[in-house]
Amino acid sequence: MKKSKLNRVQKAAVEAYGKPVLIFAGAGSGKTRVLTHKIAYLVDKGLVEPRNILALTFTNKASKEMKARVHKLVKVPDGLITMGTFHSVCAKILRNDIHNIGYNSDFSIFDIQDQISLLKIILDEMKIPKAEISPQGARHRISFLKNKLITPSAATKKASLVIDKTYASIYKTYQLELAKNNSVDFDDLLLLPLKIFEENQEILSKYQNLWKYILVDEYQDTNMPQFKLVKYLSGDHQQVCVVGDDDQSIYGWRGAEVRNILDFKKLFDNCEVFKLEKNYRSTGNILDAAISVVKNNENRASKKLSSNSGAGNKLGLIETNDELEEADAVINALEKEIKLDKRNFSDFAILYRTNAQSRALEDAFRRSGIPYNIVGGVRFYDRKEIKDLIGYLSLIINPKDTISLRRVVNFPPRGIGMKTVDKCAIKAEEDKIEMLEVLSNPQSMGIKGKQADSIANFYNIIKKYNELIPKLNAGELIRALVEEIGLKEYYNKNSFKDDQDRFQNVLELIKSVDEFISREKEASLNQFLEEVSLLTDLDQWNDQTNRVTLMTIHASKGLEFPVVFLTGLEDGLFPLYSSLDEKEKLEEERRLFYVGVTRAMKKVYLLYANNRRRIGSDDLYGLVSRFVNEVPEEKLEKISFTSALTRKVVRGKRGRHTRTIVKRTVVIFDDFQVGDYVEHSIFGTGKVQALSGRGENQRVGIEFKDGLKKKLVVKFANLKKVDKL
DNA sequence: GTCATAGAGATTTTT
DNA sequence: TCTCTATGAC
Repeated sequence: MKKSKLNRVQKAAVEAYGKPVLIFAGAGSGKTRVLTHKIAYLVDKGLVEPRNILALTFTNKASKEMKARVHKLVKVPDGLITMGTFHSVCAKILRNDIHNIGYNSDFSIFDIQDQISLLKIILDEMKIPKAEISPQGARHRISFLKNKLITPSAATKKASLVIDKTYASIYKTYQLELAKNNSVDFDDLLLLPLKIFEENQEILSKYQNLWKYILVDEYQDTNMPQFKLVKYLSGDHQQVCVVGDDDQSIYGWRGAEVRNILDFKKLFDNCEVFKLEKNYRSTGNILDAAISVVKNNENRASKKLSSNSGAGNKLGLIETNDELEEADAVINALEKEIKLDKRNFSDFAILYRTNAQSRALEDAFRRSGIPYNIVGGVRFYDRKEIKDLIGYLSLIINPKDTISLRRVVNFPPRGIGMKTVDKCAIKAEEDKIEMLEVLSNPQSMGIKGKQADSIANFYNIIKKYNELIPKLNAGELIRALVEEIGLKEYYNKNSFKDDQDRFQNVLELIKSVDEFISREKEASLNQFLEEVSLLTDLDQWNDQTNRVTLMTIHASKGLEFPVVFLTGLEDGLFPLYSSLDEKEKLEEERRLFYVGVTRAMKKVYLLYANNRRRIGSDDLYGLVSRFVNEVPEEKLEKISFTSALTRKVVRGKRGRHTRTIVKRTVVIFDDFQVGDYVEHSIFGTGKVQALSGRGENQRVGIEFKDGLKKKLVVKFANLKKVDKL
């Protein structure tokens, strides 16, 4: 292992052993390098056996990265060191030991959609009107209580207001129903292991003896259950090393407690603290700008982070009229960067506060023909067609999962409607049997004829595949199932393009099962479902392909790019409107800004729009973000931008509402001919291969000099005719 | 009782 | 733009 790569403090932090270690690691200060080197050091020096090391991260992507980097440093068989997210490691603990608390190891993991479906049923049964408590509101409250480690009975005791009592009883019922469904939600993944440890010292000792050294990345984002897990697992050996940066704590809304890192010294005796204050990522101007904003926060540990490279470029500041122009300005600046600095598409990240902002940007990228990846938004596994098929798989594995049962019992439509399902639920309640078992005997509910047949048929399918689990592999099973329930016919019934796309997604899911089987040695269907439920879009993001990346600032944490665009910098959007009047929320937004800026290595562009349309209402912002004003003026360079858009302001009847109609002026374009040579600002020169449409709508197919083929709309492509290639 | 269709409503960030 | 919900037809 090459220790020369480490600076003095990094080296000391890596070699600190024998007591709890806290590493404050500023943005870009080599946090991951220290963690991976520390693991390698422990193994190399023989201080800890690889199988006794546990390294926890927050995202699968971070853990994947850690695995790759550790394996570069030391030769250790794959999987010997436990490296994973809190949630996935906890899921593994539960698969082994959940039988101790009344579940069985085939439990389902409920995502937010499933939670809300369950809560809808509960609220219905408790006769609580939606206007009073919404399923979303109840979910939110329950998750909040769980993050604070408040049990249903504690919540009941604490409640003094009527509404709190209602929430407490919903919470109680919800938790009972989860158990009946042999299911856990995301919060339970962390809470149930704690429960097991508290009730069973032997099991706790088993894990304490297994994991003799524990490392935690992004410690500033741990919540109370996660802190407690670390505390329990490090038990008497106290061999624990946490790394984090309080300035990058951006998950307070999910229950993260910055206190965990700020108070680490108090909570772990005899702890040694290191501060990594040399930034190896960003230029001086970028780092200074980021720090001058975040230092306005009152609640932060003092530090003095400095850049290891020169001052570099100033931050570009671009004012635009609206979100369409903002998107154009991004493309414009990006094209210039590519031309002048010979950058690749993958050198750029376009960041924004909310997923909804991606639309305008995406349109602009599509028009310009620049390849891009959007990370986040609607997850692949959250799509209806995917959830439906996964619902079948969950039910087949865990027949107690009534949420999945309700989801798929009439999909594709087979004549089993809401009323019948309700009847089943009541019958199951009365006879104290599982809902699926009720379906085996429809006559017992007074259902006969065609309906009874179709219920029996559904029951037989689930039963059949449940018995097939040990006989077929996951890929064979899902294929047979798709065939059996006639998904292809269902989606092909209509010739709507939507339905065709949906079936394509189903095929995509089957492909990912195949891929999973070839990747994992012991690939059970159950494990596939577990992986799927813990996967996020970020984990699918592939930084190998040469594309511009579009994502939220939250999703960008831990990544770095040569050039970063921060868009939508308007007061009310970033910082978000709802955080303006609460100091703590505003400080979190400020940290988010800090995270966004420090993703950049060489160049940052800050963009804001004077008008921005929000869906549904025509809310207009207009004031530049206060965070931009907190950047010293000498670090900023104003870049003017003129777009190809024209506007017409339309006044409403009473002159109160104004709407702006935006049209794109047609930039000069020629009618092209097949065989013409053209030049594109990014792709270079090429030859026109095909044409379609006329005038304004003309599209051209071009083969560029490097063999790249592209279809472009002439109007937007900004093509120039040239004489030769 | 079930199914298809049109119109309403919704968006902060995510393991 | 997409998904949920209310409504009426079968």
